[in-house]
Amino acid sequence: MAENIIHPGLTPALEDYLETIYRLIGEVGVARVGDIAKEREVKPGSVTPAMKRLDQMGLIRYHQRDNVGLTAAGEAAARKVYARHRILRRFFTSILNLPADIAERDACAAEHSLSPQAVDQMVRLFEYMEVCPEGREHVDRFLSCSAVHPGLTPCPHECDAIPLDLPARTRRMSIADLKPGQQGRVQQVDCQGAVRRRLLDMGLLPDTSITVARIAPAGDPVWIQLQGYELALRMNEAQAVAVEVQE
Amino acid sequence: MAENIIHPGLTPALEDYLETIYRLIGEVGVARVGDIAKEREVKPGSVTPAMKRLDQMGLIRYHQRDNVGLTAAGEAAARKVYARHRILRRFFTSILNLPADIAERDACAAEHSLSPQAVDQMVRLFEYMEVCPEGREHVDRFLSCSAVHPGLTPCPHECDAIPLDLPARTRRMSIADLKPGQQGRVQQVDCQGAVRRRLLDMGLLPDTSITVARIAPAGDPVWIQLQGYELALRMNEAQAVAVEVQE
DNA sequence: CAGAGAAATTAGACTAGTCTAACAACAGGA
DNA sequence: TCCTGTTGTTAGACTAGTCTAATTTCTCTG
Repeated sequence: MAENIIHPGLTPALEDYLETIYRLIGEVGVARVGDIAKEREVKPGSVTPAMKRLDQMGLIRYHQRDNVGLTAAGEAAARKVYARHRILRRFFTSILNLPADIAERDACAAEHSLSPQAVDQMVRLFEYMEVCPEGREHVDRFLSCSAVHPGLTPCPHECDAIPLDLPARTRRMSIADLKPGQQGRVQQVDCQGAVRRRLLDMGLLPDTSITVARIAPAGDPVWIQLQGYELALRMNEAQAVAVEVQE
Repeated sequence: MAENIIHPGLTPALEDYLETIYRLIGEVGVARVGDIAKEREVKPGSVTPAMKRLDQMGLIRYHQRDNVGLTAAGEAAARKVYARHRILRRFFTSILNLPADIAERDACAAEHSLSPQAVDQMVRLFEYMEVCPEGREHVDRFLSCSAVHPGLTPCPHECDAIPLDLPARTRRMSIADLKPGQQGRVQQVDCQGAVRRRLLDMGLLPDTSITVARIAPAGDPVWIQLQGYELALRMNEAQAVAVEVQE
């Protein structure tokens, strides 16, 4: 079993309890069993045994029917978890532009496993945005790029969103333009809603290699080879996947 | 209990089994119990019951002592998990610039909980890098910015890394420059190695609000207020935390 | 200062996931 | 055809985490 990043012996559930206690003490002043239960959306009966274990590990001070207090070690561990939580939430909201509730849920789930190296680099990314005059602008350019975000007005940065440095014949090709046996590398999935979701779920992500296996007489469907599996694409789906032809 | 994003009833462990089977079939051609066990680093005795459950859920075809095969539903579910895995791994390697092994571990852990919305936006980020002439360049600027990555030669982009649009008196202040009672917003943690790790673990991340509580006569340590807790910083630590003064 | 209500704890049950170790099935060689 | 080694299955044990429902403890009000 892989050892915990934050503190030896901690499980994700215990980290959650610790973080909840940390926030309750910081925001409300005290952490009571009932509040912890409410916060974590579990029954009070589930909290008590967790408190006993955290107490045994020396992370909290717990006495029957009394408020829960953090030890120095517990405070440090909780801060580490909460730091991960906040950095992830900020990444999801301010770089990926997700709504607050989704960002919160995703951060909650990922906070238990993020390596210190990833934390460090994410922090650098935000530092870059704070400290370099270009940083925030770069992210805004991504978020306002009409080539990848449908519904926005055309790119205000005089960028026609076609990689100009690529040879002309590799530009704006889609899977529908490939012949059987030809191989391509996905650049963009240029569609929205259910179709986009479906294509992404299938694994058609940028930088994925695919090969056209065969094409139905009418041109629909197109069978492609992906990660050793064969997949059928409707014409409109094949046309939506922009590829760069390989070899 | 929150319902699974990929397929109803799936647990993270079952998703891992499914993904392993998917990759084995795609890469080796067959999925056998022993290989699945080796891949997932569990004992064969743990695999059999998992196979029974996946079979009952209609995701795999499993008969005693026979190779495991994916059903259509299982293939689709596995592809979704694996797509999350790949997009996360690519994010960790090509944007956060983490080493391959760490990126792989982080991706493995996060793949089970990433929302479809986050997947979608991460894909857009890579599309932006593929499709917009500026995309890749922006990421490279971040990765080569000497202001946030120590050890690099000075920023090649004629950027002095000081936010020029901020009023002069808020620039390049550190916690050490604040007086008791003054509030600041963290912009950068400008140090390396153990000191940086310690400060990040403490929760001193960009965009965090802190207040100086009191300062020892000699100026070391400085006590700050953070998320309702008081924290002591050594002089060198306080000097490393660049802040923007508030109110 | 007694009793009611709120809060916390306990006990017992259940699920998921893992392990170990004994056992069963099968395939290939002698 | 039998024997042997590899592979897979089973049973039983254990941990972590949750629930429900009964019980205990505390607090505050009348």
